Amino acid sequence: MEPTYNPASVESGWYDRWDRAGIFRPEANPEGEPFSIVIPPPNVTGVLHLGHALDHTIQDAIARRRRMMGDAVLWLPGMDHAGIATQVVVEKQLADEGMTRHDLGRERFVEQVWQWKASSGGKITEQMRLLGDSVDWSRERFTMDEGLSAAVRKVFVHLYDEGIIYRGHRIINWCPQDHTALSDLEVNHIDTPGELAYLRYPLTDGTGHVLVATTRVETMLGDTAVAVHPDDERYRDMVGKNVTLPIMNREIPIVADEGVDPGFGTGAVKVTPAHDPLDFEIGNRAGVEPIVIMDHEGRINENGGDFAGMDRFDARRAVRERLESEGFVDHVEAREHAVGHCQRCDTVVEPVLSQQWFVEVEPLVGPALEVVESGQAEFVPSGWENTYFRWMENLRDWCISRQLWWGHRIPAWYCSCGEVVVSEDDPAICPACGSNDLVQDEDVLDTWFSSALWPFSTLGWPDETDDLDRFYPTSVLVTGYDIISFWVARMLKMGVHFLPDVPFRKIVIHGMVRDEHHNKMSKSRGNTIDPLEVIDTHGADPLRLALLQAAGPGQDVPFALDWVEGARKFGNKLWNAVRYVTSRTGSKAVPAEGGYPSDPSPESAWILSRLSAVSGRFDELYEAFRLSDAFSQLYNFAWSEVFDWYIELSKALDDGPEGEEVTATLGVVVRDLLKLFHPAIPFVTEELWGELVGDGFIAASSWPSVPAIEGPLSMPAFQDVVSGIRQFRSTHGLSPRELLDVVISDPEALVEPWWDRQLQSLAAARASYSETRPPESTRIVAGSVTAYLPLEGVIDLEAERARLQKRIDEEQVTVQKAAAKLDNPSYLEKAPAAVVDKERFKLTEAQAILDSLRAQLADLSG
RNA sequence: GGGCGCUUAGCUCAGUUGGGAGAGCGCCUGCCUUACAAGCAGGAGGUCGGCGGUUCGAGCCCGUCAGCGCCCACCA
Repeated sequence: MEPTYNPASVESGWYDRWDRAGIFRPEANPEGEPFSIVIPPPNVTGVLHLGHALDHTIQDAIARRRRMMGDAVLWLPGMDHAGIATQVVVEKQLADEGMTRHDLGRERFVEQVWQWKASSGGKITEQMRLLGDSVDWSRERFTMDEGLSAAVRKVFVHLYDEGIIYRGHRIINWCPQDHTALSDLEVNHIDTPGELAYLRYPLTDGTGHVLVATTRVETMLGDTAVAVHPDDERYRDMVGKNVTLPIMNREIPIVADEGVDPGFGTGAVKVTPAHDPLDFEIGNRAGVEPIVIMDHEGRINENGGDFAGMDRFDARRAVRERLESEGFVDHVEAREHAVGHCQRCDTVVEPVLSQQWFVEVEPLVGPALEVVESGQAEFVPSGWENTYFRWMENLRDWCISRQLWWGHRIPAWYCSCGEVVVSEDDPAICPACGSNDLVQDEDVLDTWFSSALWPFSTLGWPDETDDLDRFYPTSVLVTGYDIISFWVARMLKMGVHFLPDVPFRKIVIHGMVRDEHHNKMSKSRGNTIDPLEVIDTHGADPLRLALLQAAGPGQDVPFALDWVEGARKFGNKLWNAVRYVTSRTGSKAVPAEGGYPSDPSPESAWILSRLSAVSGRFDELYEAFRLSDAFSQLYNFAWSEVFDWYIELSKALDDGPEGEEVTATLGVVVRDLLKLFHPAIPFVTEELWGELVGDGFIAASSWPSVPAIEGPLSMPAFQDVVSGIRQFRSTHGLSPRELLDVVISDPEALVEPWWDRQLQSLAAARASYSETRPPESTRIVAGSVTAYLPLEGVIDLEAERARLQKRIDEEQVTVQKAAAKLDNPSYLEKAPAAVVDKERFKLTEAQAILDSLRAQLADLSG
């Protein structure tokens, strides 16, 4: 073995070997319980970023452990066609050639996108192999696959037949950059400084004017009414009158409507039904015709009079200037308000009246809420439930049509007779009039529509496949909180609506990867970390371990290269532990499982008792998906107990009669550590397994089950004595090698024979036993055990007095606290007996230590 | 406007039936002790955001104030 761990060379070969051996397929454990995870499908345009690395590492860590536990694990990979994102990529290519998609036409454009996908899409799948994702590639899916597309059509038609999907004229969010409608969720509201302009609309009868306020002045070109609250006394007499719309010189009515908030602004609202959701409703109730004043590019259209052709923001200024010059602006005040931006391109979206397809969410919400309330699907951590409930409670209908070419085309056909045919199969003739002149809807579906079906469409639905039968509901969904509403909620709605059970039992939510100070990673901040570069320079295993350690459940993940560096050092530590072990056991000599000693040395009994406790706690934390805590705990155990203590303890034994046992046990303990760590750092543990065990793959080995063993009671005291001696040495600058003669006083006969060899080995101390303090000595106190150290050669008595004084101060605090408690009658009366007993013991022990140390200090001073 | 979360060592965080303040990184000191200097040993550093309450006992429960962050939202 190389003396140091080299991630790059370790990680080069294993993935292909695992893959070829078929161990990532559920068929590898044919008798096992099914355990399934569907991957949140990355965009086909995507490359691996840290968010994926985190998401995938968590899933892989879960999947690999279940596999070792014997489950038939399916982790199903796949990709999302990512409508807008992908279309934009190909459109850019065309633009480089001076073309637009319209030059190609729909069919050839879509063909070109498929070609792009084949040649340069899906890079991320190769990158997933670098990360070590143990997915079943034989079951890889794509949202535009034939099968998944069939599922999409089936769902669409079914929901249409149920009346849940409908087509209608509504105010939707229009992105003038991407030229498509967006759902509400795809719009980010950003508080933006703006102006609230108060406009005078003169009453047509010349009796005065109404004051209305607006932040989007240009929309006045499309005003068709002014609305006030029916109970608003100020305007009671005006309702029913008309105002003359400035600039346009259109007579529009003043109407009363409950939707108006009399407390806001002037209490009178200009109504632009074609460009505002509330106005649309008011306009409908008032029976006024909406006037669309903007085109798809966000320019004022022919309905905007003199302003036709002007960009909307230019128009805002121009209209205001005209209104000012004509005396219609009363005043303007600065005001911050939320402006909707396109989630993809950050363009300000325009609310506009349009005919689109919608999913009515109301009928789907109830059942999807109920399965979470009843615990059939459970959020981890549970706090996200509330977020989910709130989101679900006030949802507006989901606009699902997109004016794109790349995606699932809406399975609706229009006949010249007016008939609308919605059908899974392309209809040949119109069922109403028999005409064969049917035209399919030009639009495609929101990408999230097909994603919503992912947990069952990938398993073969609507066919009744074996996979669907076996792996649905999936066991766990792992995803970030940022897409709970986009994806998780919709999968629950669709899953519960179309299948008899929930899409997943557990929903494990993680946070977003941030930099070490919790700042968002962004190119403009220059704080982004590219996981591919990290894998290249530090290795995939260190990246994975660092992510797992940093990722508290449901919380954002502060991340820095230092973390990865630390994880790499741990890899080196493990590497050298195995190197040390195999130098004793020989290579490939440790059994793949079992091998726990029936008659362990005290040192081995101790580490086995610890391993048993730690692995038990590890499993508990894992089952609660507290992976960060699980691995942090394991990491500390491995380093500070196995490596720093047990390996050192074992050195004193391996030449003696217990040598065979301790060597074997050390091998077994390190082997179990490799297994426990394998889900986090699969490559290096696989490599080390080859050295240590050499039997099959660790990835296909069994999960450790450590027998519960009692360790020696005196171990904590022993460790205290060793540390005390080391501290004494350090304080006085004594050589670590120089042998010290210690006299141990052990009134309670706690000390066992093995102390001798270990004190010699770990503290270079030769022990003898006596209850009386030798002259010219100082002392280390560990509970009832006192170790007297010779003061010979210790020149700096002042330092020794300081050392003692510090210990005295510490112990005094303990004594005072305990004494104060025990002096308190109500404490004695009300606290549980066990707590009081513990406190009494603590006081007695601390008092003895204190007395001993004080006596020592007095000796030194005297 | 509504909701949620956070505040513990210099930094990032753990601390889940209320009963001895912890980890990693960073920092200081000493060691190349033949698994590992990518290491070992020792050490410094905290009135657990402020105030009040419940309790024998509060980092933990309740109230309140302050600061920070996130999400949702059709007040024009």
